[in-house]
Parts: sequence; structure tokens; C-alpha cells
Amino acid sequence: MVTLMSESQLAFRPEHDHSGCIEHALADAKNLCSARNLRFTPIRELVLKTIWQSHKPLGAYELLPALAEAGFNSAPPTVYRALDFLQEQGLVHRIALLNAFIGCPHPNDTHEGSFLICKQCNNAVEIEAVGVSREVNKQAKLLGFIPEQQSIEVLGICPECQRGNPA
Amino acid sequence: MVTLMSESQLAFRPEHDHSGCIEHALADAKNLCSARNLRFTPIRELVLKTIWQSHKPLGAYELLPALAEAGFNSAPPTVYRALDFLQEQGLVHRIALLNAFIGCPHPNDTHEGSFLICKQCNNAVEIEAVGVSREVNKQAKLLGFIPEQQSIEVLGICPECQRGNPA
DNA sequence: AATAAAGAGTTATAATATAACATAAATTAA
DNA sequence: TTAATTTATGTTATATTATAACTCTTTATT
Repeated sequence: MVTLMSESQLAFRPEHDHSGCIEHALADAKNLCSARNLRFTPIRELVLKTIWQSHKPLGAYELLPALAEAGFNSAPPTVYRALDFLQEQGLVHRIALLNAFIGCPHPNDTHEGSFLICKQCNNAVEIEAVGVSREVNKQAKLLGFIPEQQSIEVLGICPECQRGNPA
Repeated sequence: MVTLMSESQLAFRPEHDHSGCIEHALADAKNLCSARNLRFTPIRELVLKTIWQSHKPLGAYELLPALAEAGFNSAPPTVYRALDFLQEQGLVHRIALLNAFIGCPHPNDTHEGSFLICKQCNNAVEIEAVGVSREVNKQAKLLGFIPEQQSIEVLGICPECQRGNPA
């Protein structure tokens, strides 16, 4: 039996071939930047790659060593600039509850990140929360509020940790 | 014609009698603590009162002057302890996108705060996002994730600011 | 090549939050 | 009602996250 599995589900299954995810994400980013006439500089690429290599959301300061190793300046502004760029282009999302950053698996369609975050292993997966967004917009409209940016974050326990296999 | 208005809507209408809100919230908190056999100490009360007096979400450090004026120690741990207590009891919510705290208008029913936050005037209102929570839980269940805590925050423009009356 | 714009280097510091230990007050047990 | 215990607060220091401001370099435009 072949089991199709969404990217979301994959993220909660540490045994999958993550190197594929990374390569795909980097290629995607390269194309996206070129299509938008933006520069996917070595620093930006390295930051994005480092984020994808980590299976978990990464804090800004956790990215600095990778920059240092690669011979770049590794002061905070460098990494925050790269993160700002990547966020603006939808390539990474910031998870407010964690002060951390995670790669976006489908950066092409503009969207807000919605995340399930495991309290135990710290993994996070982005979910397609179409229904959620619809509900939020409905509530907003009722109050005459014009929504522009959503942050939906759910803390809990992921399937792997429920089984006692913390990732 | 009499217009009934929810507390959510009130919060986007700065002209309402906010002193009533404050008194009500403080009385509520006092009762709630006494019912739970917890101590509603002067510091906790002052922090809650200060939060309610501000019409907008307040940062932890913005609470320190009030403590100092009242003759209490005004170092960060004091205010963070009070905030921790108030959050645990559901009396205030933390808004992750703002690193700020806001009073909860209905602390008795356990719930997660869902907020509409105005980018312009910084006001925030808590919404009853029953439908949103339901959708989130549905998505979580699909992935075998056990949700425990939700943070739903929507940035946008509030009705008052749309009318050019920033609060 | 000259100019302008965008990116990165660098130093310093702001803003948010917590650790760790000491003291005081309130509650409970003896 | 004192002693023991727990809970709350005082205090100092520091960790963590993020940005300001200015310089220099590289890339793109004229």
C-alpha cells in the first residue's frame, strides 16, 4: 500500500528524507527570487539552508554560528537582515510564541503561516488552515476590522512524542 | 433604538465608560482568587489595574513605573511574577506579536485568547473565536496532534482608525 | 566610468525576560 | 502561640531577542 503524506505530516516524521526537502526549498527560493528580480545572495541562501537543515524552528542567534563558519560576518544585524528578506518573500515564517524561524514549504502562494508546535520536541508544522482563516475573517468583519496578517499558533503534543519517540 | 454592544466592540470605541470595565475586572479577579483560595496581593491587583487602565496592550516594562509610584519594588521580576500569576489564572493574556499584556474580559471560562490587533492605534480586542478554535482542533486532529494552547492573533486596521479616529 | 542603490560589516545599545539567592509575610502544624 | 512550612517579594545580575546608526563594498543603472 502506498501512503501519500502531506508535507505537514512529513514534518512530524523525522525519518523521512529531509535532504530532499532542503534541496527543493532552496531551488524554489532561487526561482522565486529570480522571478521577482531579487538577489538570492550567499548569506540569504545560507540562512535559508540552515533553517531548513534544522528540523525545528531556529532562533536568530542560532543561525550566527553557520554564518561564522562560512566566513561571513556573524553579528546579529546580518542574520536579521537575511531573515527580514526571507520573511518578506514568504520563504520563512516567524513563530511568535518561540521567537524562532522556520522554512515555508510553499512560498509561492501568499499566505499566513499557521502552526502546530510540539511543546515537547519543539517541532513545528505549518498547516493549511483555510477554514481557520475563513473563520477569523468572518469574526473580523463582524467587528468592522480589516484583517491584514494572521498569526495562528497551537501548542500541544505531536504524534511522535505521544508515541514516546521525541524527534 | 437601543444598540447592544459586545465587550469586543466596546474596546474599539474609546468613548465608552472604561472606568466601569476596570472596576468590574478588578472585582471579578478578587472573587475569582478568593474562590480558588489564591492571594490577590496588592502587587497583583496593581498590575491588573494598571493593565486595565491602559486601553492598549501594555509591555511588562511599562508596568514598572506604576509599581515604583506605589512604593513597591519595581524590578522586572516583580512584574513578571505578577503577570505569570495573572496569566495562569486567565486574568490577563499575553499577545505574542506585541510582547504585551491585556486584561481578559471574561476570565471565568477557561479559554484561549484570540485577538484583533490594530496596527495603527495598537488597540487589541479579544474575540470569541469558537469557530476558529473548532477549525484549528479539526486540523490538529487530522495530523494526530493534541492541541493544548492556542494563540490566534490578527493584525489589521480597527474601525476607528478606518474612520480616521485613531484611539 | 560615474552615479545610485542595495547589501553587508561593524559597534553599540535597546527591549524583553529569567536565574539565583535573600528576606519577609502568611499559612499550617505542633 | 510558637515553630515549621509555604508563598510572595526584594535584589542583583545576566540571558535572550532585536534594532539603531554609521561605514564600506558590491551590484545595478545612467
